[in-house]
Amino acid sequence: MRYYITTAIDYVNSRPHLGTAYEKITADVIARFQRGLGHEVLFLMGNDEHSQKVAAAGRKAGLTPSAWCDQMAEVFQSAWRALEIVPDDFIRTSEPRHRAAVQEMAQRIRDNGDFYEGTYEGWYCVGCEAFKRAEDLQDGLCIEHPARKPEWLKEKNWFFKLSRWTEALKDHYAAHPGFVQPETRKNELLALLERGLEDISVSRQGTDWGIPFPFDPSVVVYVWFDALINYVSATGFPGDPARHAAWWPANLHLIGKDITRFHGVVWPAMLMSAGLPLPKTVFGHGFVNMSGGRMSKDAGRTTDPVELAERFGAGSLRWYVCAEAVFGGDLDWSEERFIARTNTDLANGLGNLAARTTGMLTRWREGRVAAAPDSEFLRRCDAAVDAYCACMQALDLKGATAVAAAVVQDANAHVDRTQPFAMAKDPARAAELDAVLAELANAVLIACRLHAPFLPAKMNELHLLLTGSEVDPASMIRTARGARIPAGRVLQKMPPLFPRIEPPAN
RNA sequence: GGCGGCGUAGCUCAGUUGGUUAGAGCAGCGGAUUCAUAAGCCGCGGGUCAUAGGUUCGAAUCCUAUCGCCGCUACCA
Repeated sequence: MRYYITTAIDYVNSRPHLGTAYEKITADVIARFQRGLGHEVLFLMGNDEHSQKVAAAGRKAGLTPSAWCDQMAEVFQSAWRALEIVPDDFIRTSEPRHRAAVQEMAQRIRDNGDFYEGTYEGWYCVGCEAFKRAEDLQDGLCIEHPARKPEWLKEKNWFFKLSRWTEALKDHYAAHPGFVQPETRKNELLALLERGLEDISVSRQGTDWGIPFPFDPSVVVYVWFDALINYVSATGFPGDPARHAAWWPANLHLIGKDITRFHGVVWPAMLMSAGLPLPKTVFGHGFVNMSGGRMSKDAGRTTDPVELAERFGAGSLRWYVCAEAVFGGDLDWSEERFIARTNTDLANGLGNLAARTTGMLTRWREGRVAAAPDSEFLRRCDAAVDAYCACMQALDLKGATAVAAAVVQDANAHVDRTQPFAMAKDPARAAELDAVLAELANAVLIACRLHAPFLPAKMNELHLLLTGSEVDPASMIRTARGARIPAGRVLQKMPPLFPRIEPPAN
């Protein structure tokens, strides 16, 4: 089975902040989970490079657009590496493979009669890269970019007959209830479809930083028609039909809730017009808020995820953003909450469990792990794997972290229930002690597997200490149920996996 | 303005198609314990379920109105 997951591609006009990273982290978690089931996964990320804003940022830095983009591609990719985000492919819209796909799509849509020529005139905001309606301007200025005066443009434009696809889209939504998630985002788009769709302009003239239309090289493809197509470009469309057929349609487009319209309406209409099947699911995640507002450069509210990863570890940051809020809703960034979450779940929970378990083993058993008993307790741990998978399949990341944490909690409670330290004092209870310690060590192993998509490097380290081998990314989840440490393996007492973070005193 | 959603314990939120004494996590308080990163475990929540009405044998859960907050209302990743 194959699983193709994509994230939105990013404009390269500034460094990525935590809000940008949030989407990539969650996508990486989902991709690792799917790989862990044994599925063949294509996890795609990328940069959106064709934009006047990008070209302007390059000019400002004294670089050509393409040199600027090269530089920024490294900035982005090193940030993703620091966060343990590892896509299988990273596409840049200035690549030839993307140009080929865009031109092929454009030609197909043209051949299907869905493009027509017209003129568009109106106020154009370079900041937004969009025409603005007069009623949306305030004192003649764009609300979001008051520093830049909108320009009155009148230009020849190609239009896409989006309106023609209204009914087909409604039908698709009706036949595929999970097409757009979460529900609230779907309802917004259904309301839009109910009102009826208008045709949209899809070309811009007066710039050569972009992809020209194959049937009209005097204009370039407008941002959405350019950017969205990256999802099929990366599958090898149109040059490698076999590879394209293997990966398309995507299983999941993970995007921000603000761009569901383009992914839930414009994109599927484009695909239908070009004769390609539609993605299975479009999921609009929430924003990362901070001091009460959306994290954004414009508002001066940003947090550097790379810096956080350096201070606290990428794993803890990944765990926080997945565990702290329901996926699909907004997330609050709060250092206080982050520290509490990390200490509770990771330091005092999983880390301490690993330390106390290996501590008892080394103290009374020279580290030797006995054969795992067939016990009620371990059956509960195994059953948690199923509950966890159900959450992950439903994109309930918070639910999945809760299940993983519950295994740890159950194991910690098990120590108190069974009192191994009392057994250790009574030589007659040696077999009992062996069994309990084996139960605990194996609970740590199962918990390790369930935490692995969220904390790849840390769990790899733990897995190595526990079993002597690294996590197998291609089976870590599939074999989590029933995963056991070989009898007789000798463990060392583990150092703290997650040092407790001391909250700033005040 | 129109459409949609929300307002539940100090904080963040769960609450299935209306039905026993309204739940969880965090914080706080208390207890027993010691293997462990002074971590872990157990116990403790008298909250007008925004407000006012209504439907019903019975509503946080349905209907109406009011107040407050949020999202969408088209061509920005």
